[in-house]
Amino acid sequence: MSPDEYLSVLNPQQEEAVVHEGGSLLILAGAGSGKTRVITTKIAYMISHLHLDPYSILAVTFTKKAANEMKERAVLLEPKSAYAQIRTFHSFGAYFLRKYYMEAGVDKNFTVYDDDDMVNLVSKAIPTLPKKECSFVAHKISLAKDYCLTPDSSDFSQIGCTEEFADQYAAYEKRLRETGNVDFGDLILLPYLVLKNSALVKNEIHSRYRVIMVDEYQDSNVAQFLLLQQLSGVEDGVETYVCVVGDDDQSIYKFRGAEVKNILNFQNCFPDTKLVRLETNYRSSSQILACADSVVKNNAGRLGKTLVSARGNGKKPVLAFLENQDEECEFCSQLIENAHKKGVPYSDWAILYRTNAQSMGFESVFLRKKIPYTVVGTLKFYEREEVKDILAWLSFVANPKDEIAFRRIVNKPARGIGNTSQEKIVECGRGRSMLDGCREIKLSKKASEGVQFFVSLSVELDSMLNENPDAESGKKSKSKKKSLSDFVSAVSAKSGLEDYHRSQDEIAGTQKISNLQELANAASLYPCTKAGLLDFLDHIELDRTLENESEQDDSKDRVTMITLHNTKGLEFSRVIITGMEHGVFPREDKAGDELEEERRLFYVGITRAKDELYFTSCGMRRMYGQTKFMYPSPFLNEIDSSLMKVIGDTPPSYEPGLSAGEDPVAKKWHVGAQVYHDDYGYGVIASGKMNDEGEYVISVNFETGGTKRFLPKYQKSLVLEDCE
DNA sequence: GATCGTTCTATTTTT
DNA sequence: TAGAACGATC
Repeated sequence: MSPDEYLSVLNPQQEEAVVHEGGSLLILAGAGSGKTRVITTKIAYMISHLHLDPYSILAVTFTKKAANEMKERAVLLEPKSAYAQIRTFHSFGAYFLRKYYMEAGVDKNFTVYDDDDMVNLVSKAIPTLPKKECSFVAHKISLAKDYCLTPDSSDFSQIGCTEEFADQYAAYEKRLRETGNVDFGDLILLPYLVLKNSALVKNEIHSRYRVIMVDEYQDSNVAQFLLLQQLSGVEDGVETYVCVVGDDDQSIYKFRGAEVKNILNFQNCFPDTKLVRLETNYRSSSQILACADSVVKNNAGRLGKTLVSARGNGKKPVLAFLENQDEECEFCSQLIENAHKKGVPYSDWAILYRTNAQSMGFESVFLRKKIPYTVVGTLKFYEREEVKDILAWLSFVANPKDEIAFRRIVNKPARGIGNTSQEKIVECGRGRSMLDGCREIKLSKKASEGVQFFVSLSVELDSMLNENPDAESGKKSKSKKKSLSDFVSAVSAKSGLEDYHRSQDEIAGTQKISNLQELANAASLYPCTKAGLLDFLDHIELDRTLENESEQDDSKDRVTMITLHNTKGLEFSRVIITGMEHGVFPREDKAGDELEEERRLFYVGITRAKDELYFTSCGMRRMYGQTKFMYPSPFLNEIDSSLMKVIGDTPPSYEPGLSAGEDPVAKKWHVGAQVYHDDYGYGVIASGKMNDEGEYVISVNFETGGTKRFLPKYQKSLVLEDCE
């Protein structure tokens, strides 16, 4: 497309955003308003019309997928866009840290610890801490990093932590620095600190990046905001052009540290900000948008915008009240089957739910009815045991200071190196190299034999990467040139992990071996060198979504089953939002800010639909082995009934605020009453009160000695005894 | 270090 | 209910 062509397809607001120059720019882009088009066109425009050096443009997104799409589309418009930095926030951080590893105090060959690794490291850094609390602390540490809090920060109250957390955090951090590695939070936090502390680096960055763009800005966290501030030099009076794009109504990652305030306050932090609203929606019909609007307008503290559909009236959304889950699955499968008979492809459909567990019911029905489907986001390839084992080897070869990787592989398969031996080695080699620890420490005969094998294997594998094929004299046949996949295969074979997992496959009928082959395949694009290995690891660590390819492409026409969170950025012709029940969506414990976030999640779900939208709500649902009566989601009440076609009997609404005195349930199950329970026997009601949801909760002291709490409203196994 | 039984606990998760 | 995770035992 020629520059004038790609400008001519824009609407006035889009064009205004694209050609804007000068101060900063905040683009409030409603769902389906052509946001990506605007960003990519803007990149192309700056290069071709404003003659900006593509090298000086940095555009960051949150997902690899979004980054790839952005890059591809920008290159189509302007080939020179290929030289711009278009990447995820975290991959930019990794790139930055590889360049300034000295300043950041990390190893040149660092790898990235994931959440599991963090938990392991916490448990090693604080040996007295019980396992359960390790994951709690690890989670808090990553949250702390999202909020840009370091161990010496004075106040952890904003992440709900007390004094003792600072020590735990400090212990973890010390241990992490000894490995030379980083965690995800560091990919943002460390670049921020480097920029803050080094005028030299700062100058280098400021003179390079003249334009910085951030996509999905509503989901940026505090650390990312501060990093953006440093990168742009806005505080130092550097005139970097900053353009952020986002939609405050679609902020759904508060629980991970995302801060809506970033977008709400942008205009205060970046001077001379121009605000452009993109309010023309090219995705959904107006009846769908009417639902979306009537929901989201119940939220306070929005910048506010009204979407106008460019696609006409369309079909009225349908709300179906169903008796139970089975009916819900049946209803969905029939909708899809009937449409399929009329020629609607399966891939037009998406089934949305709040929690992953809800996919199960749909899966079994779809399996039985032979409706092809794909579940998005479950069992990630890189989280599988066998894959993690090999990755641990790869990370360890890259960086032998990595104690977590070391512990994972040193005794798998068993080589007689038990916990005590491992402890000794790590203690000895910490901060240097686990291999030094292996060589220097004295162990039992069995253990030292195992260690010897491990060390020589590490050395051998390491040397595979150091071979320089070009330096070899004589023949330079290209077919002989090794790729990293040879290295990965060698790791599986020589470590004994291949045999180990093959026997597991035979026992459990799993796919571990083919997963390992898949992993080796994925490495084939990289050279068999240290640099190639690091590249590969970065690619993997920073893109955990990559699925087993073979699973994906045997059939393209499939129904999508997906959590509401995972739908961000996607669109489907026909969308069914399931489980619209109080306690399921929104979840039970949500109130205030969190309830607003749930509402935004609902808004995101609705605005995924292009042509048809359905809601399903069940009167009963099996949860935790019990069948519970359900009330319709309060969100449904926010949509005027004239905006939907209702199927089935409307059940009574949920009524919060009944106090215990007025509640007939509470009168019946009064304190002091005798009860009998199928499993626990006779007991007396010791106390009764309303919980936050306005449900009456009793606690019962049983003759057998135990105390249990119940919701009598739902209780089937508990009966009142006559007191006579 | 493998296996079996008991106990506990149930979100969302771009990187 | 189901699955993971832990602890006791061989």
